[in-house]
Order: sequence, then C-alpha cells, then structure tokens
Amino acid sequence: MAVTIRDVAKAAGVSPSTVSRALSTPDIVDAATRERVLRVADHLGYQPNRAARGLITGRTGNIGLILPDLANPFFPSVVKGIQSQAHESDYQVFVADTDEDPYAELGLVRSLAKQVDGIILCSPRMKSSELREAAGLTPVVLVNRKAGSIPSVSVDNADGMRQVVEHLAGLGHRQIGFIAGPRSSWSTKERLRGLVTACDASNVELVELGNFAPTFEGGAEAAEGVLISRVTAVVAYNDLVALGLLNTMRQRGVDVPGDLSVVGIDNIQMSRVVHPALTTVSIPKERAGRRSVDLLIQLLTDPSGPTKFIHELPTELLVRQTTGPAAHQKQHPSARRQSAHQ
Amino acid sequence: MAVTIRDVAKAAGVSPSTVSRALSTPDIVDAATRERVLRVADHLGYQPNRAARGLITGRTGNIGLILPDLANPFFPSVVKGIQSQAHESDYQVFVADTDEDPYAELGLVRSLAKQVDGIILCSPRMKSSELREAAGLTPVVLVNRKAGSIPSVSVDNADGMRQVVEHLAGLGHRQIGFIAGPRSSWSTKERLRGLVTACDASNVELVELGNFAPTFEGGAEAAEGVLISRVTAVVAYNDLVALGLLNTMRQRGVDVPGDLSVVGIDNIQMSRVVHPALTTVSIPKERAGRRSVDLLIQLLTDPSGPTKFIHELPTELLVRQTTGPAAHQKQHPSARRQSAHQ
DNA sequence: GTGAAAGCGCTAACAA
DNA sequence: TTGTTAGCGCTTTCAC
Repeated sequence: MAVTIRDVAKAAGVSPSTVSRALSTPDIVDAATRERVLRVADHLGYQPNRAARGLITGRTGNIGLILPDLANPFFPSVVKGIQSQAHESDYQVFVADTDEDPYAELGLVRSLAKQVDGIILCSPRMKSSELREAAGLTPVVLVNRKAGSIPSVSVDNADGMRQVVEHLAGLGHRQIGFIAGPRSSWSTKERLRGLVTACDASNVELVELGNFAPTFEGGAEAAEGVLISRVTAVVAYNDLVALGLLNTMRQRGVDVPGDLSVVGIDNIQMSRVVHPALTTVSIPKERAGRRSVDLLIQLLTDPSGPTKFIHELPTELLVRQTTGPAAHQKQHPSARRQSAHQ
Repeated sequence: MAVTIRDVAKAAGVSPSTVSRALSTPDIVDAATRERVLRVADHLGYQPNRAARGLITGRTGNIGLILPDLANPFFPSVVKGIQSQAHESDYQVFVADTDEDPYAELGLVRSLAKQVDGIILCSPRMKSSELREAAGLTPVVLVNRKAGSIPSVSVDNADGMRQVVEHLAGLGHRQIGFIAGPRSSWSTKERLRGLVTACDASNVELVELGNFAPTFEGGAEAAEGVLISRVTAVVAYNDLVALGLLNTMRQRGVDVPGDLSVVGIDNIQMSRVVHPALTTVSIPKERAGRRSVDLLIQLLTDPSGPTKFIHELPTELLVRQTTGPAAHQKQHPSARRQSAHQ
C-alpha cells in the first residue's frame, strides 16, 4: 500500500496532526518541525490521498467539464485553456463529451456533481430550467451561454455580427443568409439576434436558411438552400459549417468568393488553412476557458467576494477572402446552380 | 449536506450495510428489501459518495488520460473513443494535455496516480525508463507505443508504410522523402523503420528530411527542405504536418500532386476536406481509444485473466488527390523552386 | 505548538 | 438475509 500520513508521522517522530498541519497550514507549525516533516514526507514520497482529504474537507480538487463535441476544434481550444489554468491551481479536470446530445448533459452533471468542486458547462444545449437544476446541484460556470445570474463567460456575439454585416454591406451585399446551428444552441439565437439588429441598421435583408448540425456535414447539407436562395453572402453558425459549405460549393462549381461570400465564426485553425481561407469572427477560446476556471475558483474560495460573475469577451472579424457581389450579382442564383450541373 | 447512505437506511428501515449491499451486490439481498431500498434511494436522490467508497475499496472509478496535444485533431478522436467506452463501464475520465512537453508527462502520472484506477498514456513522449516508472505507480495502458510487456494498443505502422511505398513506387516515384515528427515520438521511429524496409523492398530511395513539430507549422517549416531535396513524393509524420506542407507548397507555386506527391498519416477529418484532398494512412482512432479502455478495465477487474496485452490495429492507405505519377522527376527541384519565385 | 480523539461516507468482516 | 463493528486516510476540534 502507499505511504500514509501515519508513516510520515512515525518517521518524523510527530503526530499525524502535525504532519497534516505542516502540509496544509505550514505557518502554524514550528519552523524546525515543519522542515523535518516536509523533508521526511518528500523522502518517503508521500502523496496525500485526496479522496480521504476530500471526505473531510468536502473539497475534491476536481473540476468537471461538459461539452457537446470534442471533434469540433473549437472545444479542444477551450479545453486547453481550462486545463492549463486548472492545473495551475492544482485542480484536475474531468472532461465529458455529450456527442451533441442535450439530454445527456444533466445526467452527466448529476453523476459528476459529487466528485467535483464545480462544473464548467461549455456551450450547454440543455434548457434553462435544467440549467438551474444543475446549478443547484453544484457550483456551475457557463461558457457560451447566459442564464439568469449563473456565472458565465460568453462572447460579444452581437458585436461580432455587427462587424460581419458592416463588412459585407460595405462590400455591397444586400441579401445575407444565415445558416443556423442547433435550435438548442444559445449561440445560434444570439447570433441570429445580432444579425437581425445589424442587418436592420445596415438596410440589408437577412435570409434564415434553417437549422443544421454544427458540423462539416451540416454545412454540406445547407448548401442546397443557399443555392436556391438569392443571397450573395452567407454567415455560417461556425467555421466547421462554413467549411462544409465551402467544400460542397466547390463541388458544385460555385466560386467562393467570386460567386458567393462566406463568413464563419470561431477562427478554428482550419479556417486559415483551407483554400480559399475563411473569413471568420474570432473568439478568444483559450482565454474563455481560463476565465471560466478563474471564475469557478473564485466562487469556491471566496463565494461572497466582490466578484464579477458575468463576463463577456470581445470578438473580432478576421477578413480573409470575401468579395462584394459585383462579380456575381447579375447572375441569378438558379443560373449558378445550373452551371454547376453542367 | 447531501443525502448519505444512513439517510436512505433510516428511511427504508434497514441498516446502512443493507443499503450498501442493495446497491453494490443486489443479488445477495432479499428481493423485497432490495426493491424498497432502491426505491427509497431513488426517491431521495441518493448518489453514493465515490470518494468514500474508494477509500475503502481502493478503487476510484476514475481513469486518467494523458496526451501530448488536444489541438491535434488526432487526439480528440481517441479521447471520444476512450470516453464513451469508459462511461459505459461507469468510469469517469481525467484528461490532461502536456502541450507536447515530454517532461510534464511523468509529473502528471504522479499527481494522477492516486486519484485513478489506471492511466492511459496516449502517444507518450517519455523515455522507456520513465514509462516503467509510471507503470510501477499505477496500472498503465499505452496507446501508440510499445514498451516491453506494458499493455498497449498500437497500429501496424510497418504495414501502413508498406502500403504507402508500394503505392508511390507504383506511380513511378523513386525518391521519397520523410518528414519526421518529434524525436521522442515512438511513432516517428516506427514509421521511419517501416519506410526503410518498404523502400528497400521496392528499390526506392528514402530521404530523411529531419525532425519537425507535429503541427501545421512544422509542415510549413519542412517545406524548404523538401524543395531543395530531389524527392518527388513526401510522407509526412502526420496529417497536420502534411497540411502545413501542402499550404506552403501552394504559396510557393508548387503543384500538388503535379510537381510533388504528398501523403499524410492519421486520416483526420481535415484531410478529406482540404483541396486537394490528402492521401493518408487511416488509423482507427476511436477504436484504439475504446480498445485501450477495455484493456485497462480487464487489467483492473481480472488481472490474472487470459488477456492479450499487446494489441495492434490495422492501418489503411486512403488514396486521394495529393498523390500522382512522378511525371516531374526529370525536373530538378531547384528549378521548381525558382519557378515558384517568378 | 503539538497530540489525542472523533468522524467524514462508505464497505467488509464478523456475528446473529 | 441482515445488523453490528471497525476502519479506509485524512483533517479538525479540543485539550494541554
């Protein structure tokens, strides 16, 4: 069996309590004793059993992280931020992927709640009522979602959409399409709302092209609707969707950005790799992750402190390859489509 | 405080032990009693405290997973496989990303060892001696690495490389370059070995182009060396590297596959998305993840069972658009390079 | 400043 | 089949 606190105590000639104190509250123990204990502990390779400690302190030193889909490159970036920040404060991170199943989320919260000090819900798809239930089970920090007074880290979607629309309108686009993500996604609602506002302000028509899976395949499926619409530019729910759209457009012989301008959201690495590179709204992913951990730890250590609970990070439009509709505006979309069939 | 086993016992009119048994070993408890206990437990929303349970059983119900870099899409796929399989057996997964720092690995193993029943080391970069030390600390399963008798799940790199070389040789290539990954990567050594053997057999010259970071940027950096070499085809350490190479080649005006054939390894999603789509050696990523969990759980539950400890999964060459005939072999690379500067 | 004792929530002997 | 007892490794009163 592993070396316990009693082994250390015996070897150092003190009581287990003193060892405990030397490790947890070093300042209240005599300097000489402390040094000796620490040296012995180190020499024996003593590692406190966190489960036993947790049993009495009620803190586990673990953080839970629940997210929809690790295969979407957006999430690994957030995870990396969360992890590095958590490890810095000596927390370990349980990661759970729901595979975009909204109903799996609450179940995971329940089974994780007892084993962690708090949970970070990244882009949760569950309903607000479930969110409240989750927050009642354990401290919760939301990423990419706002719900009442639950602590959260989100991004300024409205401003991001404003930047997109102003950019496209400046290029001369008058009809912009939006490929929405899952209905259960808070971001999709926020982005739609931002687009509506911005389009109104810029006197641009917004065409809702329906909800699609937030994946490469979702973008491919959305292509058909884009082609039969009369839009000259499209904003996709995220970069993955935009990439799927781009790929199908190329197969159909539609030139991007010549025939159609496409804008994504997230700035995943792939977005600048593909050709043509994708114009996208950048989101500070790692930073959001780190921030969410900061927030959670503050909550845990100083629940009554003067903390700001609702954080909103900036977004930034990265213009890569978009053009105005001048090149293709005389050509009717259906003509585009037929040409693709030739 | 949360509802404990004593609350359930009291409410059901039995002793805590009976509740414990009803939950852990249902068969040895009277059917009627069991039903009642289970109903009460459910009604009270009882969730066993796993830390307390672990304190006495010595099992935590947790698995640790350590990997080099979540930003490489290869790893999220493995993680997904690991997670879904682990959750099926009611294990939670700690995920830790080392950011490609070989020295962080053993430290993570040490700090995780006490909190988990076992650790899966995915593509570990640490030395064999450290690996042995890690395996002495807690049950360990290796993914993408073999080391002595430590249980492992790897892929048949040699066969994958054989498929690649035969394909390229069949297209007429006589000089093939290899962009190696980190020196500390077991896969890079295996792949090199496989290439050497296969090139010998096919009478093809293998040119080692040096070690590069296993990232998109690494591939970009490798481009220079590819250009000044006389190879007509390149095998990259992984798809990310191949993609970086592809991107830089396009910038330099080098036509792929016209001027140069490129082959990646991993079959990450991106590899079929980019244009031209990347020829790659497919690796069963999720399957490897699932298999590693199976193996670990077998180890934990039946350490002396008739288990096969060393698993090797098949690889498969997926021919896409980045490979073609060596039609350019008469043109000297330096000419290619100059043409790119025009 | 340090030790003795109690107990966190649970399971595993041992009795009954 | 069930209850009683003890104790996993640790922290935390409460004495001294």
